[in-house]
Amino acid sequence: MHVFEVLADPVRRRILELLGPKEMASGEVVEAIGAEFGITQAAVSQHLKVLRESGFATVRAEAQRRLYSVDVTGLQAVDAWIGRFRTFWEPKLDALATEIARGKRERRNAPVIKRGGKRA
Amino acid sequence: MHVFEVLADPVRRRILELLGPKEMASGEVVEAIGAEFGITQAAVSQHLKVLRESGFATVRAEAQRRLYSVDVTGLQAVDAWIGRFRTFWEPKLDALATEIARGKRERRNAPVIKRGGKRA
DNA sequence: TTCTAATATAAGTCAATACTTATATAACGG
DNA sequence: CCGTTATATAAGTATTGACTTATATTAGAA
Repeated sequence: MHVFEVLADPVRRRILELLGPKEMASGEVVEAIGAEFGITQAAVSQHLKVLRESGFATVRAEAQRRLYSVDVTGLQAVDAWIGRFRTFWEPKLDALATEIARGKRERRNAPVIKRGGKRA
Repeated sequence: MHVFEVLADPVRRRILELLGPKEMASGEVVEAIGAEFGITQAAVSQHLKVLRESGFATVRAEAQRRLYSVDVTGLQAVDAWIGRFRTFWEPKLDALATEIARGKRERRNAPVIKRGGKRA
């Protein structure tokens, strides 16, 4: 399944958002998604399978538990495709470095603002 | 329709790739896509409608012709969603500026390589 | 007005996807 | 081995998205 097809599903996108911050057990995903979308354990498990098989998630076993985490492969593929259009709204790399340098210069030269006045 | 749902279709992705470099007339898109995917004018037009209505393409009339170009709104929404995961594989902004500066320094200090030797 | 060119929309069809229920598989403890 | 926990997979169903053919709409010229 193609990466954008994977992400077309709101449940799968949500799963990735949940996995982003930290690894989760299948059962935990089932609980969270079940609560949010009202779908069964089997449905969630099928979504996890799609994510696994398409390079969006990795799984490791811990006894009966299956722990899932984000795999960046699929996400990078999406990023790469979007990358061709990014110049439409992003500055060039050199311009970016200049902007960063300017930011540093301005912070270094900024006048010290004294705190004062009456309390509101 | 959600942005990822829009991009789930390979025809619509291809249309955007074609529109990226420059504006095209509906008929031109129909020809190119028809040749590549073997689908009808009506099908292509329906895809263009989806792109228009979801913030991925804009259209202007020129007599009977309809000229299409990329609208970055939808693309930026995709980029924003992926953005939350980008730290997984991208260096921080400061590190990026350092890298750029290092690149410049190394190019400035690089030894001059003389051309020489026999022709092959 | 009619005709032509260009393209959008309407209506119908069918295959695939996301869901469900049922059950198989993986793992552990007594 | 049996029973329990945890989760993956199988099989069936209904909805919807992408397709088609047909036709409506937009625009211009004679």
